[in-house]
Amino acid sequence: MIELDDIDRQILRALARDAGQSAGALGRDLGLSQPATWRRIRRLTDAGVIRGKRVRLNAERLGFGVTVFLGVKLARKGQVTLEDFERAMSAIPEVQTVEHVLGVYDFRLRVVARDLADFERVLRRRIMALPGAGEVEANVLLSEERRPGPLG
Amino acid sequence: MIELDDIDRQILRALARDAGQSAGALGRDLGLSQPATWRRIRRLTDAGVIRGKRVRLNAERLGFGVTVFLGVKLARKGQVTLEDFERAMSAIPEVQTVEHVLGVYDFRLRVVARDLADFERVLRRRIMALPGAGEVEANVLLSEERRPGPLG
DNA sequence: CTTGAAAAGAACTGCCT
DNA sequence: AGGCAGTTCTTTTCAAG
Repeated sequence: MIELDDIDRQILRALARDAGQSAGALGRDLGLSQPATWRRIRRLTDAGVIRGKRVRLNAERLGFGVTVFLGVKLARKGQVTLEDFERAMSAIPEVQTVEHVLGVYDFRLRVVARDLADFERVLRRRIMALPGAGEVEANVLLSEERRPGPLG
Repeated sequence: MIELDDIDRQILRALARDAGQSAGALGRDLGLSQPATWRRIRRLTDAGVIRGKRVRLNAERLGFGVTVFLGVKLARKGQVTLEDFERAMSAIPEVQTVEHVLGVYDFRLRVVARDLADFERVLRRRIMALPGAGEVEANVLLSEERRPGPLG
């Protein structure tokens, strides 16, 4: 754990929205000099609060217009290990996220497909075909909003 | 839609893993010069395939050790509009993601909290207290794996 | 914390194959 | 398309107040 002041929180919020901006530009917005801002970013990175930068890809522009969230239950638990099942799901290209969860389901998947027909193919041929796959629940994404979340 | 060749796909895959690396370093790995790599990245950005860079924050290091996925159904549909409900959920600091979905639930939320006791507070005081909130399903995150997804 | 500066590197531009 | 060479900007590290 690390102590964050208000400026640190503003920096994290700004970088969570756009990590492309320079330390100088960010500092100007916060009334801080370039070196001071840069030192804070480095401190946050060294402390592990900032894990790294990633580009956000636009699935629609890549031809994947359908995103579906799947809740998956393992059938016949014990016959297939969680690890094997997780690995098998991660190997499906259309699967963007594999979340191992505790609750109503065993796994939550974020799956993208070109369209609903394509999704049906992925669901039937790839996911339901996995040894151990049990009950499945689907929710089709209509819109999404991401927020930085609480910062200390 | 845009035509991607194999090199574009490799670039996207690399940047999805780490957007911090320079065009020069990336090009060296792919056997491309710095300007050629940079021009491709710019082309992908202009085409909207690359939407921007974001830092990945480590919620645990910020003191939020619990992540829960919630499926939420709207009760008494029509009395409260989807827009109002969505706005109200987005205003809760602990809510990282609001997904409007079609299926078993109306919304899917990603919620972080300091611990399970803190999560109970958020769930009862903030989310269930929303006018219009109906049935709720919860799944606690154990582990998560993200992959780039299909690239054309 | 600040300003100022210097060196290294990355981003960007124009020209040529 | 790609490469080369050059310019501009940012990053990164100093020193000094």
